Amino acid sequence: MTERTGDTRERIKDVALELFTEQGYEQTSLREIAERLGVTKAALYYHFKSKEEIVHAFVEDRVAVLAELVDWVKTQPPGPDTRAAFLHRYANEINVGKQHSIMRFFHNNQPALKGMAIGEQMRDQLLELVEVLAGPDADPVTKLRTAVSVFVLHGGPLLLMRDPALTEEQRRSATMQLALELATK
Amino acid sequence: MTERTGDTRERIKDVALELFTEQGYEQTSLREIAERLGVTKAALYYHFKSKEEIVHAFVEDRVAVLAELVDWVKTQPPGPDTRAAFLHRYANEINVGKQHSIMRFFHNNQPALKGMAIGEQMRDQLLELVEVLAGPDADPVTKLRTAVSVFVLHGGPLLLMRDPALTEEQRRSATMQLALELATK
DNA sequence: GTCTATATTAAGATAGAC
DNA sequence: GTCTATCTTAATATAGAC
Repeated sequence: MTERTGDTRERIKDVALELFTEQGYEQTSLREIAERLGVTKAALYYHFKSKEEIVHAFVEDRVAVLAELVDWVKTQPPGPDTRAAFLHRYANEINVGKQHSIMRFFHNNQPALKGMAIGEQMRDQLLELVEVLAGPDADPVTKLRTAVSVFVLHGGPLLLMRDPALTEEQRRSATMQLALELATK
Repeated sequence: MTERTGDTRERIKDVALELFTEQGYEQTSLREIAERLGVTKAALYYHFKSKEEIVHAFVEDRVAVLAELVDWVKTQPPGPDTRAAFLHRYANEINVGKQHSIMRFFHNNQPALKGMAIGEQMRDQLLELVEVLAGPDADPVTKLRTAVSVFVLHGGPLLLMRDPALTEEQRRSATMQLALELATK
């Protein structure tokens, strides 16, 4: 058993996710990914039949996690308490492993994802999540507040980058505070 | 004097902006822009020395408008009233001409803009706008609220697309209500 | 499972005629 | 100011040896 961090397929996914997120999908060539891994492009094509399929592979991971979250919310009564509980769950979940990177990849790179079925799937899922969180009969402003409460968790810390004095923890905390405010108003 | 909607240069900018916004910068070729205009690629190169320069041309227009807005805010005392007044100004401004399209182009296409100086310029400008709106000594949550209050004006109506029953006017109104709520809390 | 070599395609960009 | 024709480059993707 060769001791490894993960099999090659997973390592390709990880490097691709990192580069696609930092530089953009179109701005990243398979050559660059291969070089980073110390293999050739042809090796990538053994594991994935196209560039798009690499995206499919890691977005799929996120879709699975989101599906569980949606199912959980459906077991709860709609309202501010459920939304608050959800945000705590979500904030924990997102800071684990690559889930946050996948979300960052997703909301950059919308144009690239437009042509991919997996992109549509994830967008629909996110809209459904907001719908079930707000409750189907909620007024438009409540639906908006709910949507923003979730999405601010992804971009919030980045928006505070102008203040170099703030620690990462302070950024996260401020973001969570605003999210809860929006979800429970 | 040939009667025209605008000179060729402006027509190129308009078509490029539309396609770059709907499909993405990388997903749109100069061939496609040229075909839409009924000219050849070479004609485009008479008016712009590169694809990137077309982007520069229309983002420049937005940068000029934003610069005026920043200057105006600087003449006002920082605080909730100024932020509310600003949002009304901003909402009017954005629904005029191509300003809204340029903002949509900007926040899709971040990866493409990363390599362009004009992209950096506009991002810095937006961060400065938020800084001066919130006041430099504002706490992190207020800064976040302020940032979100502005950016929600761009994406808000789109987030409500799940409700086909809503009119465009209702979407805009709900968005404005949330923006004001965030800015004056 | 990874390599070398290559096919294929389409993009951005230029030269020079009209 | 726009055309035809072409150059150059680099990308995705494949074939077949090892």
